Amino acid sequence: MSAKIKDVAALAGVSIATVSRALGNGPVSADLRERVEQAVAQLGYRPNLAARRLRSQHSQTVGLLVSDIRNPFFTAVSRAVEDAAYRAGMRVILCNVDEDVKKEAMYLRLMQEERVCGVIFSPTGDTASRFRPDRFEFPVVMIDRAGPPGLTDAVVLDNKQAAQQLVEHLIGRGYRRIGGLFGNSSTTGAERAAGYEAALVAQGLPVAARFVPPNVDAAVAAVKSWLTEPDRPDALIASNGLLLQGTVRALMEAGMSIPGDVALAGFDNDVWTGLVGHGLTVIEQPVYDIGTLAMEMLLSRLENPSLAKRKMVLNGILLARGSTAAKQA
Amino acid sequence: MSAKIKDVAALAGVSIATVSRALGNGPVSADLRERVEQAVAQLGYRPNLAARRLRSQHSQTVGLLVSDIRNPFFTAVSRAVEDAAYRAGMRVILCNVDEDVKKEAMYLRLMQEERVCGVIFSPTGDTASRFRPDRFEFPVVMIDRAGPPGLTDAVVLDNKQAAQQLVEHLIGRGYRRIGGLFGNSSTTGAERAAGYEAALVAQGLPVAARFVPPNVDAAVAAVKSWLTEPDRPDALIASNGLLLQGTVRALMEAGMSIPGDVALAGFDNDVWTGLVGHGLTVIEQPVYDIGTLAMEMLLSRLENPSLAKRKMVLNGILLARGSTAAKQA
DNA sequence: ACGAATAATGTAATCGTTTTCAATACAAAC
DNA sequence: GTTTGTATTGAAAACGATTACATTATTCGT
Repeated sequence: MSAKIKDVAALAGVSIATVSRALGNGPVSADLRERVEQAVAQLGYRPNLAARRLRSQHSQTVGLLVSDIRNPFFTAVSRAVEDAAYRAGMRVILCNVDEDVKKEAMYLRLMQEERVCGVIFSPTGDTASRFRPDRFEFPVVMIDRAGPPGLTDAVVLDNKQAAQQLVEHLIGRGYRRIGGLFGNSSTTGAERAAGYEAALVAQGLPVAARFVPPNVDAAVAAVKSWLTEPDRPDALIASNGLLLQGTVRALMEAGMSIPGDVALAGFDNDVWTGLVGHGLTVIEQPVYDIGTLAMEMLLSRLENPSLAKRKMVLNGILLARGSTAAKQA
Repeated sequence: MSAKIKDVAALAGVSIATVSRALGNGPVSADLRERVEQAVAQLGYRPNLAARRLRSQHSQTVGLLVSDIRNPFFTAVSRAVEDAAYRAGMRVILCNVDEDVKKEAMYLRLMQEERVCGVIFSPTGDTASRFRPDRFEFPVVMIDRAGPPGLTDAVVLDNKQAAQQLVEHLIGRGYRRIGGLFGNSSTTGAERAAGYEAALVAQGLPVAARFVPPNVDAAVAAVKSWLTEPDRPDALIASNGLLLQGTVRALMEAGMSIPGDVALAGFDNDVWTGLVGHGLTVIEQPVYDIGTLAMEMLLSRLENPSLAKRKMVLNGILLARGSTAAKQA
């Protein structure tokens, strides 16, 4: 068994209270502190976090629930959250919800049992709007996806504006039959679809939005069948990095050239998007900022629980690359 | 404050021991169990894990320390570990070491403080061989990278064989000046370099291995400068997915065609590797199996601590794609 | 030189569970 | 009818730390 504080106290010849103070930041004479540290080193003592948390009623831990750990967007955000948490002396429990409502509920319950001091959370499906913050002891900051304003704090992209920008870019490059592929299980997908539609309607162009589960395989299947239909699009946009991957794969397997046969644009500046063909045009999200800001928002909420709920909206930037080169008549 | 077991007991009109038993699997009459469940539901009671762990001396938790969360190899492994842990009624604490020895030490210390029952771990640098399992209370299973046999349990790829296979494939396709780019901070990089070298030496071909930090930017810089040197390679291999990304980027930015100017092959069948050019030739690792087996190995070790240490070696499979098409004379 | 203030230390209560142990009730066996 | 055994249940002792409070030693002002 590992050494306990009692053993350290005995070896150092002091009381356990003194050991506790020496390890924390209580007032201890240099002399005793020295002896305690010696004893700690000699025994390889490590405090038991369960005991510490139970007594101090403070977990120093935040939960981070991401929708899909395979999506580079979320790994980038999680690094930022982790860095920020670490700076603030907190730990992060990273949970992969896997776009599964049951896992989501399970992990939220776990967060309660862990008595985390807060949760950063990208809600699945309509949990975004149905979420009941009052049923949890801890404050929640939503990222990427958010419910109605005032529900919880949130850090999100201006999805509508970004999608609109993307479509306008395609229109400007001469494309007219622009299809949109969106995730069917997040507010993000819906908002991006709205921006897509608005841009097309403004120009009197036809709208063709399709909604699929947000993973690579679903996108491949959807795009493949789409391409066999009459009047196929001359351009496509995909509403996140995974759908974009699937779209590229489907186009390649169908022997289509980009942008010759179909132009392509999407979301998330994942590294590979610069490597495909002449590069894919994407909206780059400020991923690291999103994570950092979410953590800051959570910390300020912990300091001041009575503040009004805040929703921070960030803007993506358009990276125009070869996949949306001007259409050849 | 959230409800405690005492509150549940009071509401149900039973002792706290009975509540504890009703929630666990102790012997409780159907009558009382019903009343307890009602009270739990009514109060929204959730047990305090810190208290439970302190008393039961069992954390039901395993730690997973990955070298770099941005590497899809590790996210795939972590999903497998999580699934397996969940099936076994355990939680996973996922820690991103970020190829940083200090973070690695910090997280190992944290694992001790959390009193995890075991750790799955891809060690950084020469921690693989320097690691002292006896300094930790918990068993360790190393993945991807491993120290000398007998040190700890491990699940790894047959790296030497895989790299050898890759080089032989290139030789078979007509390439002769084959450069190798390897991670400089893992046993994996060294083993793959050894296989690379063995294959070349066997054919009397020149060896040109370079070692860089295992991230995209380092690979970009290394390859760019490499290409400006005289007698540049006609083929390259990259020892993991991130280095492969960087290599592709450097080649593209230098205006080189693949495989026309330089053929390319690497490790890890990340989704994007199928999308670049005519596809990149890679060694596919059984990522999900690696995670699952690591967890199984850990569980069996927990059941039977005295077993001899086991090292499980898996084989990758070569996916030949366009990036290594036969060399044009 | 004395009393008050201040600083360092120790004693013991406490956090919310699980679990040991004793107590009770009731049926079966003699 | 007493004894023995078998379930349930409750009372109370842990688990390993932090921290409120009491105590002692030290310093300082007068």
